[in-house]
Amino acid sequence: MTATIKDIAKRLGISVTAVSKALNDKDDISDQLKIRVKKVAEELDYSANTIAKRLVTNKSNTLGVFMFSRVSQKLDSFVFQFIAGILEEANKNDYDILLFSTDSDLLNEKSYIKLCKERRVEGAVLFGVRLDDPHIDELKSSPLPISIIDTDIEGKNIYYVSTDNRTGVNKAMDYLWRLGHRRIAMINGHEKAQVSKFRYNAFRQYLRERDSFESGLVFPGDFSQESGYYWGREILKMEQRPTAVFAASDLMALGAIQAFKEAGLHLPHDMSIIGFDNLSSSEFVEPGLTTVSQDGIKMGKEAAKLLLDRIAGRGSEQKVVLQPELIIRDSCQSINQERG
Amino acid sequence: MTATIKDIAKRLGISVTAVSKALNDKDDISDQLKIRVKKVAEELDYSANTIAKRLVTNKSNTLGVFMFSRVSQKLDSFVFQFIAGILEEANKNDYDILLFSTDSDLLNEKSYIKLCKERRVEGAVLFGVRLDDPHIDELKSSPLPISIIDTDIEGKNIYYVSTDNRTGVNKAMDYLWRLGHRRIAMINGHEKAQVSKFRYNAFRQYLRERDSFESGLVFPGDFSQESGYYWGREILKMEQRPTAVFAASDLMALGAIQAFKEAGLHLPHDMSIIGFDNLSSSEFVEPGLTTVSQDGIKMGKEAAKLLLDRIAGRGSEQKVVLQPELIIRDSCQSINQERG
DNA sequence: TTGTACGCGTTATCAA
DNA sequence: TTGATAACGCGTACAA
Repeated sequence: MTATIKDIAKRLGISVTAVSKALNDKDDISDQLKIRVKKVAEELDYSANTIAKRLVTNKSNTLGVFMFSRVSQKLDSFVFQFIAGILEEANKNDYDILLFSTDSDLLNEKSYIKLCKERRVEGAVLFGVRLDDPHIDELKSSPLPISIIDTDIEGKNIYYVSTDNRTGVNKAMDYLWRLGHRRIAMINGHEKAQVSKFRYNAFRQYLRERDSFESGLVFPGDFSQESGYYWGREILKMEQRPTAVFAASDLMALGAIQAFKEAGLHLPHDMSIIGFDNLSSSEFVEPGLTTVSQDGIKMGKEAAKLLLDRIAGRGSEQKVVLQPELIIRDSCQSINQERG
Repeated sequence: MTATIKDIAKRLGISVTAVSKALNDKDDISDQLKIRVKKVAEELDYSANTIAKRLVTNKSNTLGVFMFSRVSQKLDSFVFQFIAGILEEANKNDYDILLFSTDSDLLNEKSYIKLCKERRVEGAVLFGVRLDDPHIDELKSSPLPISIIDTDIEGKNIYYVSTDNRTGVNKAMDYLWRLGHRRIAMINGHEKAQVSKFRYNAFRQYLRERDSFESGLVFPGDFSQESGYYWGREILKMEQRPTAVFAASDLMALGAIQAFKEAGLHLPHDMSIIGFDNLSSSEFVEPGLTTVSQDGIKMGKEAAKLLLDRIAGRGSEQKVVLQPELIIRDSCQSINQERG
């Protein structure tokens, strides 16, 4: 259909080798020939066949990215920031991004690795990996470099990018603690997410060190708005309510706020609440949600960078942990303060 | 590195042809051989080389998707719903998705078309195309089937998916009109977006038919929260304020709400406001934002479907226009109503 | 500086 | 039912 280097060669009466070299600006070919070749290429509307190129060079220049549908349900979720970051970094380095979702039937039969291998992808980025994922063992021994966001798995070729969850939790807790809160509840993410464990451990340790940990104040959410709403209502039923709630995701914080408002609570006077993620919705909810902010785009970039460095043989870290920031808005109040 | 059909052939002492046929379950090969071949393939950890396959079959099984960085700035924007929809539809049909961003330097030299051609992509989905995009003429005459979301460009191989903007605007306006609003302002998106024109035209026509159009009440925003905020403040300065504001995006509505609240207005009593998109933030802002909802995932799916049908030679529509829905929350009030 | 010859891994054609 | 051979479009030793 479209012109090949053969066509160009024929047209000029030269060899395909010369054409190939000219097109790739090799230095063992005359500038004159280069010009002539490029001119004809233009005339013929020649377009290099990446597929052939990749076959012969045995290099796909491609990174795979897996997007889990269950995590994309709530669409203003973080995943898209990851993708934007990965994409930017990859394209900048002349790499293609092959995007896969895992709700298609594909992944039921084929593992990520298999999908990647068949396409000769040079590296892959995963996120939303659950601790009970059946492919984890396969990942650990992957010959392919893989960046996993937010799940720290040991493996020779496994790279890890995350936010420092402990620091994030500590910042949130310090803030609440200084405001005078002692009975602080936690609505955690689901237990199949490693970050849930990290955040819970940090939460518990923080309060234990201050003799204030109560296991009865920890509730098993699942990151979703609905679970935040549910546990918000449950908290309202308690005889001895906590004075503050730390939610392991903004979505849950938002759900809890909804429950509290419905019940007629005045926020933040009647309840302080703090989230995790800094979704854009946190800015609009009333009161503005104080939250631990993660830089999703940066995380995506780092995940790609780790892979790209490794592929290029540049030495690089195996783990990158970014520092979170506490975004203070209006959802928390000093415990003895009058209603504003 | 990894095993090829040659290795399998050698191991079994048969031809590569037989191996290829066996692996692809062709019916001119014995079941016995198939079993033996597959067993060895497993042993050798064989993985088909998609690249070679694509070269010889001259079929890439790939769709390109272009994500414009300028639109991804606000990350809970719509684009991601598009992507999720496209991805699901494509993967379901055994197609790969190649994702490109346009903030890399890539697109400065190379057009979408060129990028697509080189990779032998079979079709592409674009969104965020501006009316002044320098590549539009190239698009019109594209030999490659292209689905464009929200920008209707004529071309033999151009497909179009959008939401019925006129109906959306009419639904919003009907709602405001029935609430008694007559002086209705519009904060529009930027003029390089075709939907801005469509929404403006519908808005103007609606009011003209009722002898209520005032060009002085139309403000040129750019879809962003900031521009909504800016025009919200400007509206406050007016001697004769409108009683309602129709914003061409939720982000702008959210920005305007922010401005109104800062000025001490009580919403919706002092000002009714209605948006467009139904971002998740609209649910959390107070008062809940009444808005025209678009189904981004469906739009993405349709865009992919159009391409896939065309590629497969199945006859299909060239344009798909989805119906929007009015999501009524609490940001609008009857004009003479007491404060609730 | 240019060209010849081969190979990348696979499918397809045709003959055995 | 199986196999030999060519071909897809390109890059690269190596020779000229």
